[in-house]
Amino acid sequence: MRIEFRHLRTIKAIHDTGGLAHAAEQLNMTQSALSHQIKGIEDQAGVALFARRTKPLRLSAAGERMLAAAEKILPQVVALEADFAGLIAGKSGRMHIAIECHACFEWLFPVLEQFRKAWPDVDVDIRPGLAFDALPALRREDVDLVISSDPEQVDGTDFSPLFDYEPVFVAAANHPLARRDFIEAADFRDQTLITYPVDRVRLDVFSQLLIPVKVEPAAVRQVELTAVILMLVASNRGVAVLPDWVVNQIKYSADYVTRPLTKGGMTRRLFAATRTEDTAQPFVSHLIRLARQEAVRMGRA
Amino acid sequence: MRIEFRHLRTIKAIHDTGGLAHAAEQLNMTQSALSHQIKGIEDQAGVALFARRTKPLRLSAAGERMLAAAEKILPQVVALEADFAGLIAGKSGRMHIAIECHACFEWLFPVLEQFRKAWPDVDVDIRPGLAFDALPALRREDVDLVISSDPEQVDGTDFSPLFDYEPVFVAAANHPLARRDFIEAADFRDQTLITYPVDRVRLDVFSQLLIPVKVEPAAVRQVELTAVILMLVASNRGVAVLPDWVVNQIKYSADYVTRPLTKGGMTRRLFAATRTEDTAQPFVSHLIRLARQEAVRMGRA
DNA sequence: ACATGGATGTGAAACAAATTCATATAATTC
DNA sequence: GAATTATATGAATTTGTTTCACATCCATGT
Repeated sequence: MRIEFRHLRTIKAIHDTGGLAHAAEQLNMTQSALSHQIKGIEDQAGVALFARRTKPLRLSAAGERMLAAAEKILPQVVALEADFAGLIAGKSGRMHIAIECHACFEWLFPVLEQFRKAWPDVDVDIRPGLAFDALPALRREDVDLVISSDPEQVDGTDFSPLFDYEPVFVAAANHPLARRDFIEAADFRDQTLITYPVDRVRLDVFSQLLIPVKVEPAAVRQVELTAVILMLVASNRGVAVLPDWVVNQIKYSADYVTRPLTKGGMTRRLFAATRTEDTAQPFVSHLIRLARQEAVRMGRA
Repeated sequence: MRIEFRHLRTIKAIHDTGGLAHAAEQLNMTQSALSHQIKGIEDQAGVALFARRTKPLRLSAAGERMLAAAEKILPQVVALEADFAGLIAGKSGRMHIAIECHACFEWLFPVLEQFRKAWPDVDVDIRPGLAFDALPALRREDVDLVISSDPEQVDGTDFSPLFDYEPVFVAAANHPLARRDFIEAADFRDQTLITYPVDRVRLDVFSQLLIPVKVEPAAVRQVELTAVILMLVASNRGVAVLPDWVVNQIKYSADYVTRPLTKGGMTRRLFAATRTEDTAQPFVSHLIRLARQEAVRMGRA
């Protein structure tokens, strides 16, 4: 007979009520059951849990230690059960997010800050390194929400539109292309393009502009941080294509200008992909709402 | 079906081994048993512990929380079981001490300091407030050792001699009685006697000297601290009777002198009372040995 | 000492629950 | 899509807990 929660509860009840009979009542059992139970643990552990010399059963040294353990452990089980109850009630849960769009860190952080305040019992996290197969990860329940701009008709996956954005060309103010009204794919042919260090198909410039017409920039340089990309652009070490809201947000310098891509400009839409079963969860829809609000705050519809 | 340790172990094993079948092997059970077990908790808790979409079973949000709980709780049970093992092996235990002799604090503290270093897993404590029925408390396992100078023939209780001491009369150097070679009971009749605040029968002066011949001091003043008693005596506010080693130990002032009680002096012996079943325990006998050593250090046999 | 009442212990039976066996079903891999 | 690997399920079995009925023990009052 191994130690079980039942035994911890028994020890605690006997100690609290000061006797087998009372403890039995509290636990809705017969006194006999408790007696058997105690005997069981004592036999198994090989130690006396109680001083039998006196009539109202009293804890022995070993019993005291077991009681101490009980008082530590039992609340943790209660907490776990409360956790489950919260999960069912939709008050707690998990919100692990994968972002395909690298720049999205910029607006996601403030959104998550708000979200955590509203849903303290939800376990929030951003899972990097899944950029290329984020949707399968969503299906596998590796993550619970994917930020993506490429909605796919996948069964059981919902794509909720968040906001539209415009990938814009960014160059130094004194760059030759800065004089153009708009930029075309061919213009990249003799430029150094600075991008995030992710797969090309995940970058709007390539997937939407350059790959379709098979244009290759003179050079591609990969840089992690948005602020660094803008600094490099401002000092004329290359050009970049970034979502308009990134450039609007981060005004480190006035030394660069933005231009539309193609004559009419390019428009892309960002989506939150979730499992259909989860989309209705209150905290999931709340996060999506917060993201849309953040878009408004950034000056985007 | 309530949550049991078994379930925590199962969750952990499935997570660790990455599948029911492997987990089953590790737990010496069939895969079927685990499947039933999981179903049981999921039904009971009302949450899915695993994402069933994939084949090697993967934890869901609820499962992750349960795993976290398991990793917190299981080690505590292991610790409890180790504790029991220690109790059996005699490496751990409890050593709650009652002292009938009030002054014994003085030498007991350093002994306990040493003891704790030698037996870090033994729960050491001094239980005050039991001075008058310490031996029953020992029987009841309220305490595990009693320091006493009145051995009684009690069944199941061992009295191990620690050391002999001499209760000596203490008075200010300029006190009239300081000129005597020894002090008798009658000498107390017109003195203010300063004692510890305990029952008279626990004080050697009364039990051994004054009560037998029915002598009552002019006044009795009760003082808690030995140092304060000696200060009061030195400033001639009364006389006291203290164990010789107390006076030898605490040399706050040379303004008082000690004299034997009765012509030949009085000799008393201090004992450690323990339950017979415990006396052989290694840490019990060690504590007794340490106490005897301390007596030697104090200049007593 | 002896009866009395309160409290715990114990064996056998009843009951409840977990595990196994055999087999079905589902996902994954080649 | 066949083979393989992984999980699910129902019925039977085994294991473990609880109850019932009664024994025992201890403290107390007489």
